[in-house]
Amino acid sequence: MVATYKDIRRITGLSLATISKYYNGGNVLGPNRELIEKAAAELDYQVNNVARGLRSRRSMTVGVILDELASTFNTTIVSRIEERLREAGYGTIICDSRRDAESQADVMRFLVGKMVDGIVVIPVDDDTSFLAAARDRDVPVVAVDRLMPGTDSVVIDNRAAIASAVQLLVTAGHTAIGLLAGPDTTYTMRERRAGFRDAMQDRTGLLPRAELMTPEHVSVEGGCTGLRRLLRLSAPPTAVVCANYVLTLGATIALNELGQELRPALVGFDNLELARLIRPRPTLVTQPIESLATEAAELLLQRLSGGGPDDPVTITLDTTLMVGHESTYQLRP
Amino acid sequence: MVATYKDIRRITGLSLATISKYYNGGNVLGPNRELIEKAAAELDYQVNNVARGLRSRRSMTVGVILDELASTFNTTIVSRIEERLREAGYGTIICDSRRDAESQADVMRFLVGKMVDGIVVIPVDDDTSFLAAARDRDVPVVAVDRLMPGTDSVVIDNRAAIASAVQLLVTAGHTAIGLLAGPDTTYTMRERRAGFRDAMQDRTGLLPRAELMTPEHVSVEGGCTGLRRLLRLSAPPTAVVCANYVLTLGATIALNELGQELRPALVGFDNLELARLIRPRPTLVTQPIESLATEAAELLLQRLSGGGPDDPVTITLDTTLMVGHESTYQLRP
DNA sequence: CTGTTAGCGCGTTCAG
DNA sequence: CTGAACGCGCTAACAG
Repeated sequence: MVATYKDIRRITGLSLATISKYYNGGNVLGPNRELIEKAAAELDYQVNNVARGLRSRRSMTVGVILDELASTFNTTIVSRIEERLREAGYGTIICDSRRDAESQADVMRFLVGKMVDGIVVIPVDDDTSFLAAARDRDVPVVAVDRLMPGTDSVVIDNRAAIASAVQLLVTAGHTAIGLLAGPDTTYTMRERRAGFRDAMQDRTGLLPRAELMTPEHVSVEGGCTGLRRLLRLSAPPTAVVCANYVLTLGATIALNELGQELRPALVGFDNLELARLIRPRPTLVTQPIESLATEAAELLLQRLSGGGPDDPVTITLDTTLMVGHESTYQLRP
Repeated sequence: MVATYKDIRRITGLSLATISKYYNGGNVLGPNRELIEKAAAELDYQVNNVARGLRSRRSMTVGVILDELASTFNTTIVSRIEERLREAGYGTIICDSRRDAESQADVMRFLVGKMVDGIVVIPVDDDTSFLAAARDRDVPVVAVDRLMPGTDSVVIDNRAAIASAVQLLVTAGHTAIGLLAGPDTTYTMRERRAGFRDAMQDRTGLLPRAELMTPEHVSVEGGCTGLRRLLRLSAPPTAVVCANYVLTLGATIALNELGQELRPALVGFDNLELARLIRPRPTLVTQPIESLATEAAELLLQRLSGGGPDDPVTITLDTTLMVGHESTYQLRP
């Protein structure tokens, strides 16, 4: 059996209230402190966080909901958030929504039911209805990598990110550029596609043909098939921009399997490890992943302490274009 | 404010016990059921799992402790475990120990404090002391990819796995083969190194020189530096076996950065995505990741229902050698 | 089948 | 500074 206040009362003769005060930073007389400490050591006592949470309505834990676990981008963010929150005394519960809206809602209810004090989420799509469970109980939510209306969000400047890729390619002589991006169901993808259109219009004076920016499933497979599709067009692009990490991975795999003929220039997204693995070195739009995480953690901590502005905050961070080997983005003669 | 049994009692006039029974699958009269359902919908009632867990001593959640979040191997395992446990009605809490024994112990206490009903762990090393927190409260633990004495474990046949790699290389004509593996502090690495020694002895009649199997830090960086070190030896190996996924990744990156001269044959571990990304196609020892996860989940579910053998169980699964392109393992003339 | 009573382990009044 | 009493939201015995 596991020890409780009662056991340490039995040993020390003190009342439950005094013991509780000891464990909650209240003033307790020196001798009594020692008594409690000795008894606790003897019993190997551990406060019961469940009971404590039930009573105090603070569990000192936060939840993190990811749309996908198997993504370096996501796991890096979680790691950093968890680190920062732990410093502040919070435990972290990680949950995977598997890019499924229903299980995202399940997980949200699960976390709220566990009385987490706050939630960080990388949402599946733009549908905000799953946030209701949190809002009902006044659990603060911070969204990362998606703009959720009415919710604190930390995002990157998606339009500028894509524009920087387009600029590089146009400067290198490309005019027919394809975009591998997901459907417009998420803010992020919508912004990236819009950014692509705008940048192409700005730089080339023309809007890209629709067939050059067809939506793909956001997955490695989607990146593969998308790239293949682009290359099979009657007027294939000479360069392709990938709007996301997994799409980049898929496109790179496809290139790899296709061989060198008609190989288009490629600008990808994220993942520096990939950059080291591939030769020649690819060009990548890199997000400030650590900062995304840190800003999200700080924002949540602010909310947890009841601070921050009254209105929802949106923090926008800038990306960097890591230019790779010339041969990967130059127009072939 | 959030609704409780009391609120629905106020509306329905029923007693708390009846309401409780309704929510716990007991027999409740038809009309009363409807009354409760209507009130619950009106109040948007959600059962409070914290209170429920405090009372019933079952939280219907299990914890998963990973030694590292940013590993495809690990995330695949978690995903599958979570899927299976969800089917059985359990929620899953994922925690990252960051390959740090202390934070592994912290996380274990955190989970036990959350009253999880069971735990799956990919431990940091062979030190089992962190399991005490779980054992104290009779929380069943299943270890994956490590053999924990006194604990249910699901592992692969590490010796056979490495032996299959050695056999391929020796058959291809190699005699000087290096091993990139972590220190002997974990069962897994110890077994793989021992398997390497034994297989080399069997196949070549000689024990490999110590400098060919120096321990490396288990990380991408470790794989990089390890491979470089091997190639700088006065008598460098003509082939290298990588005993783990991240080491494989690191070694591949190093090869990539070193260029083609003196390039050794390489046999890696895991990760099929890597295989698709690299050209020519590499040779890999692949673990039955899905099965590892499924077996672990089933074992835990058995324990959660009080079943299973009295003694700790060890389940051992076999690996497969996925042979890549000839040029990657043949001895160069 | 339903209601009453008694807690789970802890935090918080309020007297003293 | 300490102790008694009460309640967080729910489940588990019993009666009825």
